[in-house]
Amino acid sequence: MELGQLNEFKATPEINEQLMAFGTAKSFKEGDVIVNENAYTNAIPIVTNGSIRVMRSDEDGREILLYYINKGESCIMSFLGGMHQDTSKVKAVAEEATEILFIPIEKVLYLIKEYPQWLEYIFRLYHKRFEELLEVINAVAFKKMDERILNFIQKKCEMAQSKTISITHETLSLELGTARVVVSRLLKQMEDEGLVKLGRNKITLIQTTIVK
Amino acid sequence: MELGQLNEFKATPEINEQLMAFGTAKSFKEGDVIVNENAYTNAIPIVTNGSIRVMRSDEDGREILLYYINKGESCIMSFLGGMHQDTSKVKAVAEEATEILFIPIEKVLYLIKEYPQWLEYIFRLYHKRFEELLEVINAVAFKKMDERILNFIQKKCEMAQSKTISITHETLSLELGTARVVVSRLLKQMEDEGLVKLGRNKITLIQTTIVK
DNA sequence: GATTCTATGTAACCAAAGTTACACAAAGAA
DNA sequence: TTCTTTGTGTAACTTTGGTTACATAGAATC
Repeated sequence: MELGQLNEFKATPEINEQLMAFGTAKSFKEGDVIVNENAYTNAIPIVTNGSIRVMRSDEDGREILLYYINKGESCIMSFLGGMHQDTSKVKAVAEEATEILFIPIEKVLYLIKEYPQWLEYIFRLYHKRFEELLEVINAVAFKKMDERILNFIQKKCEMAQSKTISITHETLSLELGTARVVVSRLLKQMEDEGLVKLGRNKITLIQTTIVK
Repeated sequence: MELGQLNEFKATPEINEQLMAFGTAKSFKEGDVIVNENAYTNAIPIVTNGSIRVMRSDEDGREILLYYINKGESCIMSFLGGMHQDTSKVKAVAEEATEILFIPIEKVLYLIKEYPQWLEYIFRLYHKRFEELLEVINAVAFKKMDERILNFIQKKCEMAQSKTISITHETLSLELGTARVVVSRLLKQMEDEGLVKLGRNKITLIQTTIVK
């Protein structure tokens, strides 16, 4: 288990050491639901390995992807949700096999007091999440479906460091909060335009630059 | 100038006193743009009087309302944006005559260290903003325009403590990120259904319960 | 009161995306 | 192999909301 990536947020080895001492580690399999309604009242979770997909779910069961929590990052929402005891309406699912370190809130507050860098780390995360939520709002409010699909694929490709991703139209539609037929229709259209190449359970990016 | 409402967030009179001492007050008229791109690099703004409207603006000039910052609250976004020096793409405009107290970041960090309640206050605000952004995402992603319009009117009525609000269809459409005609059309429809009563520059809520 | 803004009402049309329904093809299981 | 499940392609249709264009009505100014 490594916390190296925390260094990106200027956490010192000393802090990491304390986190490891204070925290309780827990493992999740791909697809495991980590937060559904309001869990983890007294701890802040840090992803030490793997990644988590965070979604907003509507009353009628529809969902939309908000952001991913990657290695070295924390799930701010469930922290805040827990802290103020209301139903968070955010759902977090393990994207892959994932290790999470749960730090009790008192310890977090102690760390904040002792190490300003730790507070800095938290603020940076907040900032990142805010920006990501704003991106989602922007996409949903102003972008058309084809552009959103393309963006999603590009993001996935970046994450996977590859031009090809394995995903079904069904899954894609769920993440974007639309219907499978819509995705299939637009993807086919994009294939005709030479933007992507389609296969069963497979999408290959051909042109990275978005043609407007 | 009063900071009473801060008490809602458990800030003690002692903290308030210090804030007043540390901060620089500034006044804004209705419609004044407070943040456009990335301003206020070294201060956290607290609304001591009036209220601010925060919007996300698209590249093509379209906008959508995110939330209001009321008396006693702080503009978290511009704080974070300033802290990490990137263009925040959030626009803040004074809804009415507004007084803002700018607290230098060092002082904020000092207060956090000295008074845990202050950190609690900030976390509460973050939480609130997150929830509000999630509400926007939910609305834009899953709700139909008529429902969004009704929600907007209800929120406004609550704020104004009245069943009638003064707003033009034009303004309403801009806040919701749609076109005026669409708003007029749907409002008329809602009037026919007996949900609202329309006048020039005036909308009156008739039925508070949403009929589905 | 006449003129000029500003706000609203409405119609006709179009594009995007949601819906339903079904065919077919690839992959896996029996 | 055959059967079944899973994933994709496509057509036809509907709904929602964006667009354009214009009429009219209330307010404000002259």
